[in-house]
Amino acid sequence: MGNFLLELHKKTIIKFLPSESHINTNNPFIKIIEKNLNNYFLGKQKVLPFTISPKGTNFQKKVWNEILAIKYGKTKSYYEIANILSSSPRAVGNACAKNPCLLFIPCHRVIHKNNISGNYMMGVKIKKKLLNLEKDNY
DNA sequence: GACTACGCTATCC
DNA sequence: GGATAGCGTAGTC
Repeated sequence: MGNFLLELHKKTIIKFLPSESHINTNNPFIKIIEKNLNNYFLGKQKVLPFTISPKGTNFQKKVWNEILAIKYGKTKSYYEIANILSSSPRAVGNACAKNPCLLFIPCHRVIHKNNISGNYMMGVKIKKKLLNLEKDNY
């Protein structure tokens, strides 16, 4: 696992929980998350088997639902999701930016209409690496 | 009303 | 043909 993935791994756990200070590494729940993330980054695991209930507006929840439906190794454009929800790509991007659970809601699978990767909370480089990781193990 | 993780079009080179 | 700028759009804060 490269440095960028280690960084994302750590940040994802931080993002998933209220704050870094609350992380108790002896907590069995944290250990399960870590194990799943490790397997995911190694390409051994394609699904993160957690039920999440992120807080957000109705529109954001709809967008996140559509993102959750995108399968491993596949991508969808902001435009397509906007069409499904009868909205605009700008609004979809907005909802993606508010995604509270990186990886658990795979917003890295949402790209521009013309196949450009688009923006990402952790940086475009990490988004591209994630897409390549999934592509390689698809 | 300002901001935004987009898309389309016109314009310039 | 490509790069860029400007504007429309829809949702959030």
